[in-house]
Amino acid sequence: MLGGGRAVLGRAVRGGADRSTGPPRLVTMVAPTHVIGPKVTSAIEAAFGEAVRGADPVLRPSQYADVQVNAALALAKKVGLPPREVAARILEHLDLSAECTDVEVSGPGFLNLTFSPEWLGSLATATAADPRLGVPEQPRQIVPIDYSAPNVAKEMHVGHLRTTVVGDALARTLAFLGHDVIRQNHIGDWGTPFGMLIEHLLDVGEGSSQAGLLETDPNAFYQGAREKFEADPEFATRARTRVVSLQAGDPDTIAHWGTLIDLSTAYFNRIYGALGVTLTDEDLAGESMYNDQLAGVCSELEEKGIATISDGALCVFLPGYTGREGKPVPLIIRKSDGGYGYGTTDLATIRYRVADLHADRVLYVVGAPQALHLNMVWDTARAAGWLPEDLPVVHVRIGNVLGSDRKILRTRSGAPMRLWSLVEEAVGAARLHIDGSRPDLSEDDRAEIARQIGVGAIKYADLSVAHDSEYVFDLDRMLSLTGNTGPYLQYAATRIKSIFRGLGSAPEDHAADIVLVEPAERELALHLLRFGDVVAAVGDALEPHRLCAYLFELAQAFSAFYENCPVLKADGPTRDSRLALCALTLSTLTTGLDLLGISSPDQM
RNA sequence: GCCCCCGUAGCUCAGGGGAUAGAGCACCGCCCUCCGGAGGCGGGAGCGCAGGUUCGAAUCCUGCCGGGGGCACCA
Repeated sequence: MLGGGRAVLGRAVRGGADRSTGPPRLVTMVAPTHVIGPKVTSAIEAAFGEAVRGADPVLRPSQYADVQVNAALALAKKVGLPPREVAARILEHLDLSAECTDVEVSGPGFLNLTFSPEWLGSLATATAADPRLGVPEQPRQIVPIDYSAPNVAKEMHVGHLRTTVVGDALARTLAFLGHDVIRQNHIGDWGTPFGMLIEHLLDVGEGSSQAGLLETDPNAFYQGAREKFEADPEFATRARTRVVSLQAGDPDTIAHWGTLIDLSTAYFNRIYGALGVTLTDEDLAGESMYNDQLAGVCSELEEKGIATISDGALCVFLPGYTGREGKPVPLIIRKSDGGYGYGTTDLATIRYRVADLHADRVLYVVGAPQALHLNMVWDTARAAGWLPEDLPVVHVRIGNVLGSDRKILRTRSGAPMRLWSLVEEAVGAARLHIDGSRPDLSEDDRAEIARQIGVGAIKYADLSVAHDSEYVFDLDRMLSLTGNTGPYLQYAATRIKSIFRGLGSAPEDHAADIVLVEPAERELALHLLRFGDVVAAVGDALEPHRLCAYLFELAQAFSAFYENCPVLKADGPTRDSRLALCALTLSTLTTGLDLLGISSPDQM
């Protein structure tokens, strides 16, 4: 394993998501709950006084109404009344005549609310006119996000794919919510293997076809170096000498090292480009960036009495970290040979993100097995005073991608699956579909659409299950046009686009008062009005799969609407209203997919 | 051995302490044959086990069983 990087090692741990309550929001008044919630709280205060100030209205989705208020059950004990009585008292102080057609006490003490179609229609009309589609703009936070983090001269594998895809979706979502996202691609660009790699590069020659492997098949290049290192003592000696020169900052060696990095980043960028990932060279913040800080990190920890020498290595022993036979587990910050490992760079990294980037919140989108290591790093940083206790640092644990045998996805020969071949396979399969179904389209169009579908399918599969779950990789399922898949959502969007294409006009030209009459229209509008809350929840909980679930339900709601409510065949205001609903659904779908990093083809 | 995570339908996965635990796929039976091929309705079947907290637990706590991961100089 190369130095640096945050390769996803070993099997994943299924983990409960690290949660953050998130910042207060600037509320856009287009979501029903944002209007109803405060009114219920006021009613509770009016009914029961100071003791319940600021009470949570406990609004929940309901199968019996549009939304249910569960506050009465929680308050019953506190105010010493039966829950139904509490609900009735709240109701006495609650005036929802402008919003609801029906409010009733139900069951053990629920308040079931039914919204008026006029109110929902006006909210939907307002949402359609809102460029943010009801997504709140939150108070700006600086949020460094550590994700992707491949290793130089190594092939990215499915583990990297998932950290990359999930991290990118979170970056997009948080940026859309108004935050100052700082992407940090912590690539593995330093460490002892670089002596071997540089010598191998010099042997094969810069510009040679062997060197070109770094851009196309990095593992082959790495293996070449590795084999020589093991078989040729003279080469191994040169490699070790080269490491020393590298660490000493020898200009010639640094220049060759730079060539290695350039070739590798060209490979990363090719992958990112193909996947539609937003990472660029600007976001590179690899291990080597912290080289000149490592000695300082160690000396400061030593001076503060946090680090001690053990078996020749400089270590930090923290309370609560014990391993085999109850022995304390160290965070090694300087090896007995004087070298530094990832513990030291990670300490420098968190210090940099707090002190220089001025982070308000730091995210690590990293494989689940690194939980222990990250916690030790953060606790050490807190002890050193580099990381304030109240500054949220979150490990977004990424679970492993499994094969159908429920083991980590590998090729038949047992090697980790190459990311590039995975993408090619998905795009190829999508191409077969599109070639069969749309022979009328040009060769170029079909190639481009296949790329969007294949990539979208893979990314959606990564995003639609909780990031900390392992999941079974199944290309057939993720490419299916039915079910909770990327292609299903893309297809839903293209169908709506085709409505407007047929009209020869743009969706945004169809602003109109949305009037809700049919049940399916009402359901669709209710769903559309939840978008802002869902996006905010994704940003707070760092769980893109919630957005996936939402978009899937939205597509289904639209499908029901489209089946039951003629659009083009309708007349006058009904037609205008329905076209406006179509336009709002389309922009919600495409915006949602974009936040996930998934493109929306015009046709497919 | 210690620590962390997970266990929900045949399969893949959702479930912010609240009413009868949901979806997709697969299976069976009806309906639609429609603005482009995204269908609609109904059916079977499930919270690993045992306690506890609570008016109320898939959700919180404890124990057990099962699976995965981590635990000193790779990152």
